Amino acid sequence: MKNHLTPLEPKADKATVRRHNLSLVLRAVHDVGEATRAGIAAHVGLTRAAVSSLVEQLLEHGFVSEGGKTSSGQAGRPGTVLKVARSGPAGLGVEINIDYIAVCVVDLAGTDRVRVVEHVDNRGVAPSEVLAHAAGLAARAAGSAAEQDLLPAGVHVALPGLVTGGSVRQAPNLGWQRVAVEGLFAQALLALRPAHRALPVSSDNEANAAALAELWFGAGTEGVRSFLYLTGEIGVGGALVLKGDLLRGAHGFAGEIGHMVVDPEGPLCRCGARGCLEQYAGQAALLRAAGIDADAGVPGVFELGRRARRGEPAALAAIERAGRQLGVVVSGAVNLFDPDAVMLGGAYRELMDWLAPAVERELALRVVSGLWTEGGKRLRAASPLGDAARGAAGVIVREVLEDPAAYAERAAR
Amino acid sequence: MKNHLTPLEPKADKATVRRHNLSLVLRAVHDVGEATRAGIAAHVGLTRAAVSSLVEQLLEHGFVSEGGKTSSGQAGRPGTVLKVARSGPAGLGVEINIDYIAVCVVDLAGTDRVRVVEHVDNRGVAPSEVLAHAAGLAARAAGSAAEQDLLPAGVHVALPGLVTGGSVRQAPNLGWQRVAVEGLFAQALLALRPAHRALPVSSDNEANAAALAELWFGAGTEGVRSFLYLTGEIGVGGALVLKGDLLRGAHGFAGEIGHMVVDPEGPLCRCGARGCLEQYAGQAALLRAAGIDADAGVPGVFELGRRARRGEPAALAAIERAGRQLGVVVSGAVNLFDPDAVMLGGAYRELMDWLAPAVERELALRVVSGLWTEGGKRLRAASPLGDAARGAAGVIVREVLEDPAAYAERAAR
DNA sequence: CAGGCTTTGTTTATCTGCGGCACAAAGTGA
DNA sequence: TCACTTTGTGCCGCAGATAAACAAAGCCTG
Repeated sequence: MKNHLTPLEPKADKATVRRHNLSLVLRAVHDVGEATRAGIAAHVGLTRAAVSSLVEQLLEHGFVSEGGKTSSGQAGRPGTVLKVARSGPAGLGVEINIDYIAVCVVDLAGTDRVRVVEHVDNRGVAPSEVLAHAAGLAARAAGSAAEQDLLPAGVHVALPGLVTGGSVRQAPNLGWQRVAVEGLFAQALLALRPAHRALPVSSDNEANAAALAELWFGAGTEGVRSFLYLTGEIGVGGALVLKGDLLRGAHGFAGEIGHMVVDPEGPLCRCGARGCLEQYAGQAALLRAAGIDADAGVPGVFELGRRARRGEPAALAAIERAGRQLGVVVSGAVNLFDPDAVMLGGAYRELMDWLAPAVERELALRVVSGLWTEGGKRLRAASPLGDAARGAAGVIVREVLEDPAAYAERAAR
Repeated sequence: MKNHLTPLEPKADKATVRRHNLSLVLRAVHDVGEATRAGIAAHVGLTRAAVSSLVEQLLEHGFVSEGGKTSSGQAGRPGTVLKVARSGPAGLGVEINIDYIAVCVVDLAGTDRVRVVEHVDNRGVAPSEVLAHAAGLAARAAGSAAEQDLLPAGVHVALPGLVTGGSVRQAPNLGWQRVAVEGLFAQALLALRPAHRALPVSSDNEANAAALAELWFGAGTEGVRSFLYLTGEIGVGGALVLKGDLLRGAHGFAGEIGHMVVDPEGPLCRCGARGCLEQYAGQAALLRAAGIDADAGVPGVFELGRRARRGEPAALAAIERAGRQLGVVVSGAVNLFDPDAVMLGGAYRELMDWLAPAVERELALRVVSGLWTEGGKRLRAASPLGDAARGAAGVIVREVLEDPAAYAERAAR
């Protein structure tokens, strides 16, 4: 008798093979954009016959659609063009943030098809009320999607806080504590759409969703599959993507970079500890250091950017110092995780030009063995195309792409 | 045309299914220790018939062996006992460290069967010489293994440094830089055993190997599948294990916790930066702070332990301060990585009793949302059963367990 | 102690998904 | 027009899992 604990993955059989290859072919079509059966066969290593059979099934369930013939210009019979269907299954993403709620529907191909944003101050509002509001927007978005023949396969909700097991453990910026997000949201959504079938609801941290958006939809960062993502909002959020997979940690709380320590004897943080990064590179601290009214919120960052652009010394000094301290912590994270790149999102994007040099300097100094300087420029601004709502929708899309058979079975019932 | 870059995993077919289930059954036998065909069938979800066929193949290639009948005492026909073979394929692990070289042969069941340790000061010695020495010990161990009918399936070499792509990029404590470890070692080993077939050689960081040893062989930490592993040697090494998998990072350098920052203005580290953890909680710093001759090396830690046990204030204060600073960095890593536990290995094990309270205090204070205090005691001393050499051998064993078919094919040629 | 019950492990037939091959379809080029 | 090339689709065979039946080898009970 030894350790009974190593969890064994499930057995494999014909059905497993079919599921796997079905997803493989679908993702091949997805990645290539336009493909033929023969091309896919060559790409994934299956026989043309096998691909034919798989594609037939994918067509049947509406995951892909046939276009015209491929007028290649080269010799041989032209193939029939295959594309990911622009109607059918879709992802519904919801981002609940401090001062807005964003909803977004993404189709299987990854294009943004519906977007609803509403600016509301959610601070201090009862969680159930906020969730009901978000569900309302989601229902509206689902309606618009239906007009385009898009059917959400699920909803993914992103929130600024510690999320695990379907509920928010705490979200200081919203003032939430122990809120059963998935349950409440599902309930509210069902009440709004009694005729429809219940959508599976999942949830995650907002920074995680934004990082995934960067991974899937980010422009200019295509080759990067491992990165540390930072988002400078009220707090400092973080997420880790490693080889194309989000690192969630043992309980789902990974990436909380905002409370890593800059100076153990530093200013008191609202988390109770001293010298957290948030107290140096968070928005409030940054604005305060630059002499801007911190209550201004998001616009304050634009004001800071404006002053920096004008070359005001106080602004530049404040950003430089925050950058240095950000760099200290980020280099620690880089040493620990060895990513390909670091992406600065959120408010940091606005200040990138003045922030980056200071961060770079610390990275070059502190990342062991000069690894940082060798790999070329790896500190980047996050793409504006990636927002948390879109990333959240992407999570649903990804689930469908990774097991289309499961979705088809669910839809059949 | 979109991103051609999402790497697609290989296709699945009959062979894949067979390989997968073969490994599944083998690992089931491994985990349970003693099993019957029917028991395994129930455990992994396959039919008894399928398991029979798979077991037949495993018997044929010598991965498992049949024992007697299971005299259960309950009704029904007794089953034939299956065990992982105690002869046949094995793992050969080599640990090259600053002042010793350890070699270890582990059988498929995970038991230590051969062990060779030699104390030598490797500092300043030419890499090729050290590797030849290690290869000599490995050859000797392989000889002893052969007498017990154990045949190494490969060699895994663990070194204290940054290891990637088969070579050491830098190992400051050894004074190595850009050494093609795998090539040199394989060459030396082949020269020593001309009659044998070449063993596949792989390599990794020493802390990684030690962490894996903790995962696979550690006593008292069976349930823990995600942890941060620290080893206090000359430097401070680290490794991350997430859900039973080692987290290697994009280039294989993850876990370098020794150069995370305690105080950006702190003492200069040999890495060129200021205030690295190593300068506070490394052995040299720890001994210096306690007023012990730092050149004493490993024995110095025992001396420090002795003084702490006697209650000498200087020793206790030095350990306490190091613990506090270790705690600051570790809590940052915990925030970032969200593990189940933190394991202290190496020299820290010796000082655990006095180190732990200080580390715990910082963790309780700094890990966001009091997550640390909720989960019960999660700061643990690493098990003495897990050393890097054994972990390295385990890597080879693991490879065989995870694809026995591949090993059988290789062995057949 | 004989017969029933239970559990194990093997045997046989069946099913299904992929590989291989041949072949019709649909283009280009001389 | 004919040779050549490439695509997509039948058709057959193979292999591996399932399902069901069966022999084997122990308990339990009257």
